Amino acid sequence: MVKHMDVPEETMQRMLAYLRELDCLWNEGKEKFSSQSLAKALHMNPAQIRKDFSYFGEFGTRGVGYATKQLIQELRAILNLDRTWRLALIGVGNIGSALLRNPELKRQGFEIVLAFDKDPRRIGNKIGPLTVEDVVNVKRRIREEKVQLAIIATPVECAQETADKLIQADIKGFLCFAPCHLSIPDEIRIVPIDIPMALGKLVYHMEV
Amino acid sequence: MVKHMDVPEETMQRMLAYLRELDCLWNEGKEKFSSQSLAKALHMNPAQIRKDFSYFGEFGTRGVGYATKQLIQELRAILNLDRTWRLALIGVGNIGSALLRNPELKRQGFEIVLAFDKDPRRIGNKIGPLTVEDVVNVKRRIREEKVQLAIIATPVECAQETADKLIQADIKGFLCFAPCHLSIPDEIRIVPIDIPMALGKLVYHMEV
DNA sequence: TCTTGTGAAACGCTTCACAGCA
DNA sequence: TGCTGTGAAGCGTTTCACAAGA
Repeated sequence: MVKHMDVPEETMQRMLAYLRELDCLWNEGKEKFSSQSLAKALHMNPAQIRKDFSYFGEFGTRGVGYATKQLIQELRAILNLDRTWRLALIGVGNIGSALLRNPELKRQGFEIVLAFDKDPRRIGNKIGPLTVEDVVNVKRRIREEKVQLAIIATPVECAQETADKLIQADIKGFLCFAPCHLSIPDEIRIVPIDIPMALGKLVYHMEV
Repeated sequence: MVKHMDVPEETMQRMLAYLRELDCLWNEGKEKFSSQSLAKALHMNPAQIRKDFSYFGEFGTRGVGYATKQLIQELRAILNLDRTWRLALIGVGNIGSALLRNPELKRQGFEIVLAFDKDPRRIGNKIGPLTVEDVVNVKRRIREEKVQLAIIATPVECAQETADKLIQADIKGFLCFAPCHLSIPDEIRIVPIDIPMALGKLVYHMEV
């Protein structure tokens, strides 16, 4: 199976959207689908879907379509979503604790196994099965628990230093909720979730 | 000033990133910058920045660069961020209440003025200055309060019906935290924030 | 000399259109 | 006949390279 090289980033993101939609179709009992039916549901061009799939292999049957269950498995494998990922969370404020309480993440294969904060009033608190630990121990604990991914949910002021600490702990990628640019080496992957920026995208298109 | 027509979506998103970075530069006391210095800070090509700006006008001085404060004002006006936007929040669970408690939003010009839920145990609760209202009154209250934008923070199961209700209430755009595709008319704008999908983007690039 | 603003070239993604199969 | 898989065309974005101006 082809992977990564020469696959546009846009294709990969759509693959995630296809998988999400296919999970729905499967739950609704739809055992097969065509590029046309999926395209209609997602408001897009069927050729786009076929082209996206074609980067990774041939999954359909000409004249018939695709088998939903089989495609779900293929997509999970392609996207590395056929296993459980262990995450560290840094910053147990509003957003951080919302993530800890969110059962959807575990259902999708993402388990937060470590939670850190720098505020002494939060250290030691239990949230679900986890105890909030002191952020000074990040490096040691992440290595002990063999965690590869992290979520930065600290205030902007601490985001860069947190990222630096995580990189020292050999974290290979993180999700960042702090609305600021972080300087990190090229080989580290960062996916930002910037809520004010998302609201900015929304209002740009509003007539005033 | 040119606006919207012929401006690539990518350009608009980068404009938001420029503004975010310029706010930082201004706070650090940097009164001017060049496309080169900004490009270096953001890890990008300076020609890209100049081209992006050029869609909206000429903001710099040849041989000199740009004035930080002036550019911040220009960008705010271009992006419709030179005013306060009033929002309704639907779903006061983990994520919803984290948003209500997040002071960053108001600082950036986004004020949540209405909060709704369908769970009787949450209706009537006070969070900060707001009281959680019954979602059955969404339409009336949104019109009374003249709110144009909404945040959907409900579970996936209620997301589509919530969107339908909001559209009936003449909401023109929304941010959606529910990780699912929503069917909405073309003229309504939706910006999704899908946390499991963001984690998916992250792990695709991990070697296993 | 330095940096902006911008046509034009280069590049990459999307869409088309049709051959290949069931 | 119906739908997939795909080379090639079409199209939009990025980057280059340089004229213009401080």
